[in-house]
Amino acid sequence: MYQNLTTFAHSTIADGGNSLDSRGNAASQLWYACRAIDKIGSGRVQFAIADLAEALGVSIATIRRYLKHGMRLKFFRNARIANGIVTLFYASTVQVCIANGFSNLGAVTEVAVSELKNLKAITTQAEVQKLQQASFHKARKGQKRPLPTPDELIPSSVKSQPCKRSGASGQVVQMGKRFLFVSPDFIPFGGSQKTTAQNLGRSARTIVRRLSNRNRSKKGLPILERRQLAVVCTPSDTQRIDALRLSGDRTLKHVFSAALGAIVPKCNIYGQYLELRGCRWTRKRLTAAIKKSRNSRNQEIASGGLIISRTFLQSSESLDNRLPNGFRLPATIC
DNA sequence: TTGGAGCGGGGTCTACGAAT
DNA sequence: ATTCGTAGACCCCGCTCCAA
Repeated sequence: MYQNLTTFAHSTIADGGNSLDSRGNAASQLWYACRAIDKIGSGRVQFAIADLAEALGVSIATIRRYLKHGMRLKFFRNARIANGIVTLFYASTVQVCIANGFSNLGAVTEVAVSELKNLKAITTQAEVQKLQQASFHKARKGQKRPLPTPDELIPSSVKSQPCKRSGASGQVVQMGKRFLFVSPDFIPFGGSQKTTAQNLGRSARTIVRRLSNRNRSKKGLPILERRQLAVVCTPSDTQRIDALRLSGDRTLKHVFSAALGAIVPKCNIYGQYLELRGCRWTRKRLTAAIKKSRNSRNQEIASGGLIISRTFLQSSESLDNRLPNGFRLPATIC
């Protein structure tokens, strides 16, 4: 019933990083499902709990748990269940980010309700693509000649013959099983798994697992075409590197290839499969909300709230005994 | 609602690939 | 040894499901 409905998923919210525990990660699936069902974006959805459980491929009890955790993490403002029908008021993207301490949306891509069970794998892929795209644009900036695009370098249909666009900066020298050897004038770009891990608050190993084609196959996700960029050094650079190596210098980042000379390994280049969304308006609203939140916190500190809370923290006395009647500490300090 | 079994995700460690 | 992505092994923790 709901399987084909789609919504925009954000890598930071879908994953949660250090801000959300795994329960929050699971609850975000229900939140995204609600956003998909509520096509007009009213903030209120009504659905049969059994139908949504079927769409997400989980039990009814699990949906109830998602609701409970979602309420705790402020994904939802209000929920009513009567005769198996749920009426749910869900929070906006900006509210969810503010409540859970997300300062940005990360990569945004469209996801169907039936794919929400693979939310983390999909948004991780989107995050890598976003980094690669950003790196590509940075590398292209200021170049007189165009750079070969990721799709031209990693064509999914013709694996052994990457495009060598005439007039492009740098060219593909050789396509290996793992490496994509490129000429010295090629401007390397790409998103590393390490940076992806940092952005999502996960370990690099976790990101590797999520991008692993073996794991993706198990989940029924399409295979990711990829190659690791390897920039071939010029003959003079190769000679210099060889000389340094002979002198015992071990600081150089290079490997050697008999046929191609010295090689500097770079990031992976991935085929572009997901369509990334800008969501400029939401990003703008989030930035404004964060700014507003910071200003109000500064005002609270300036008005003495912080001094009182410090006094309280340094003392074993009850707060009730130390504060005037009816006085409440600001929520941001509590 | 609770307890138990099964499963999967995540972290850490380690080895491998590519070539010499 | 060199780089960095990949992947297996192991362990721990928590989620999910089912039965009571």
